[in-house]
Amino acid sequence: MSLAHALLTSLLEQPSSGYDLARRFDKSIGHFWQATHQQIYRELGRMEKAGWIRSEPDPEAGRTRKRTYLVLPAGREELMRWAAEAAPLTELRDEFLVRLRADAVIGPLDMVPELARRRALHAEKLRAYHAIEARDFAPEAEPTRQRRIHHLILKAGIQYEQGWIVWYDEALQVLGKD
Amino acid sequence: MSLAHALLTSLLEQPSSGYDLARRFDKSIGHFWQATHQQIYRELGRMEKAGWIRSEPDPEAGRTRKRTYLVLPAGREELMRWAAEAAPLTELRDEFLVRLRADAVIGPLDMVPELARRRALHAEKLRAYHAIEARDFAPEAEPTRQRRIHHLILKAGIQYEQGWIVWYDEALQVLGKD
DNA sequence: TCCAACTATGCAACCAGTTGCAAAACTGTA
DNA sequence: TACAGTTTTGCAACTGGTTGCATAGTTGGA
Repeated sequence: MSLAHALLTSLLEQPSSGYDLARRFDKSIGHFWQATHQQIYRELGRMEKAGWIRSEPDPEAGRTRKRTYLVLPAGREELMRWAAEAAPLTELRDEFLVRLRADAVIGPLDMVPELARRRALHAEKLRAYHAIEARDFAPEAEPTRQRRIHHLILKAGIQYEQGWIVWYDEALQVLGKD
Repeated sequence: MSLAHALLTSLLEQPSSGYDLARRFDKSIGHFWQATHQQIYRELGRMEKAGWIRSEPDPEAGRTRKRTYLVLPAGREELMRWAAEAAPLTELRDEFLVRLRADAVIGPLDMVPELARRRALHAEKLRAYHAIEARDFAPEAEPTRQRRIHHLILKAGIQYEQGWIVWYDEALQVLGKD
């Protein structure tokens, strides 16, 4: 049940409404744990029922239905318990590699344009990560522990995208010969 | 619906029973597209109903229920159609990074032993991939197109594991200071 | 001969993630 | 004022992956 814990983390960083949470999520934790707004609303409902969070009408909401969610002590404890658990390794799970293996047995199907497209998408993501890095993690005298960890997490994304770019370059070489 | 196509690929490489398929899967396509035996049996049933594969009692089965599955022309065509489609990028989705971010907001929880454990598991996987590489892709004069692609796919796994090892080394440095 | 382990298949229930749709209020503009 | 677009929330149905369990035959050893 990772999504609940991802939401607890995000709400501890900053209490907010489901909608704001969903948008903030896309730009932070969403880089390595994606969720749709549907999932988020459903999960917030469950978490409130479980007593991990509570909600109140947003003070600036006027007559809208907007509600702000806050983490309760029980939620905080649950998050600590969970964070200290051992987690299974995240295995590589890539549908495109299945397609490539299909091509190996029934091909050639000319995967080159698709390889190039995918390489470009990875390069685009990498560029976006580098932009975040330049903006949020400029070299400075004394970064906090939290900032050091956030930077580290971002670097996982950078490493991941760079790895794919290297690999796609090799793939283009191998499959470009057909 | 990737699993069906992964199974079609595997059955084209070699017709076999659900059980054998499941075991072979673990050692080939399973490296980048995991599936339990339950999923595989269910999917084989669907594919047979869809006319993509057919089955016959295994000739060497004796009185067991063992059945061999074979890809039909419709299955082959479906696989070609699917393999040529554009696939969405596989995004990084790593529960441990969520835990790390949780640690950043409520910690420190001493993630060092878990970091070390995970690094070791990645190193173990990398070692296994290198063993496969040495066994199946020894440098030779004229590798077939299929072998070149299989090697390329394996290299994606190698790249992936190496990337994580580099990252965990850095993570141990950053979190080791606490 | 009996039992444990392995081969081989499958049902049922559940959980998480996805998709399509829509309600209800607000905001800006033609 | 009417309409399009955005904010905010949510229902319902579906798909795919997970877990626990069951069945039935085979094999090898105590």
